[in-house]
Amino acid sequence: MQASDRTRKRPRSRYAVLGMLSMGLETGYAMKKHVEVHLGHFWNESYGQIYPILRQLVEEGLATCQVEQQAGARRRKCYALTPAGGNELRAWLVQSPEPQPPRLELLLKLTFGERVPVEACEQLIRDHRETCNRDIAHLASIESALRDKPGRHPDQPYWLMTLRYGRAVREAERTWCDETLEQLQEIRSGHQLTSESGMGR
Amino acid sequence: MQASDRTRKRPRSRYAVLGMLSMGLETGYAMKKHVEVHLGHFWNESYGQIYPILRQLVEEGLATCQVEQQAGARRRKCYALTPAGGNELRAWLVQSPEPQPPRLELLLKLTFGERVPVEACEQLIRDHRETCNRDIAHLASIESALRDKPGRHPDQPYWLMTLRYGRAVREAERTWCDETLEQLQEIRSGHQLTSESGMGR
DNA sequence: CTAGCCATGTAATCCGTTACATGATTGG
DNA sequence: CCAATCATGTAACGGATTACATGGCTAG
Repeated sequence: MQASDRTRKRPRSRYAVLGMLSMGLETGYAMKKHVEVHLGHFWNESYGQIYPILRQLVEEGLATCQVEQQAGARRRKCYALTPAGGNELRAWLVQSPEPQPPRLELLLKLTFGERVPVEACEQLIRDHRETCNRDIAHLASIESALRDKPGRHPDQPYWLMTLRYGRAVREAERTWCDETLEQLQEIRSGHQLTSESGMGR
Repeated sequence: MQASDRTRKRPRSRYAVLGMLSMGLETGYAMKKHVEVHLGHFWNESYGQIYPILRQLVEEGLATCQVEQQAGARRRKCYALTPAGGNELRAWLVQSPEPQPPRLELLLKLTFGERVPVEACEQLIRDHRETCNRDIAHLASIESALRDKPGRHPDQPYWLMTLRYGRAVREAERTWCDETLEQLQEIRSGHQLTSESGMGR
């Protein structure tokens, strides 16, 4: 009962922000950019989350904020992690995420695929295959940019792991698409044999 | 501008319900059960969604509802799809889902992995590996149960495709886990060499 | 008789996105 | 001067989960 405070589920965005503070990002704006550019393949954040969280973290003593307002500089709030904030982050990092219920719209559509022409299903799969290909190319470009960078960041090996994850999953999906397209073609042949054979309408 | 009605984004739960109506499921309760048992590997639904949606669909003429209330039977509402409902479903089925921004907590943690002992990261990965194994076994059991069933359902080939998807992705993840564990071990060796070599504290 | 399943429903709450409002600074 | 970028923030909305309330039927 009294563990409710430690056990209470906090929004994951909170820890994304703490993590970015821990890598020295100072402004909400910079964090949003960082998510878009570097974490985009497995995470997203909106200003509507970031700014309120930043304010909260300061209230809770997990971060500090000093306003930069000297002449000839943009108005900006400079945040930094406190030791307590670091502890909070690490405590979260070591907990295995509980598996979250997935919602894969593509598979939901495919489950009901019998209700539409086979060709429609084939289109769904081809589109998904294209998405996979684009993602794989995108991940590859991020990866090579990261490897070419001269002074290597201490986080680099971990970043590479996340990139490998994306590639592995996307490639598996692409293979699945190919197999599935073959199966759909078989179904199509089956339809031509059993129902009308060549009749329009 | 005037396409707003057809284009307007509707909650996906709505179509999950329409789909289940199309396969003859009659009550909200049965739908919840079906999601849990048969779609659990890629979808989830809660009563808090299902019942309000069912009411709405009737209001919109996409479903009908007749209350079964003869003596000696449980009180239940029997829903069925109308032709308009079938059209709505099919119109949705043929549209490729736009890629939804993922939020993979495991990868978020791994990105910040440098902030905790390597052993903690290894534990994260091992746990995930276990999850993959459990899922693969679970999918296999569903699949064999489905294949063994005598009278084959017209939707069966599509169900098998969704199962293959789950297996393909989970197996790819498992392979990634193995590779990642190796890399983490290398990192661990590196630490031992550069920093204190065997010193406690 | 009672535990467990069938069955329906709602209110509170949460997480998160979207859209908007505002404005300073810098580079071309 | 103007467009792009840096920068902060909030209000409204939406989708979804959680927790709760209720009750009848059935099998052991």
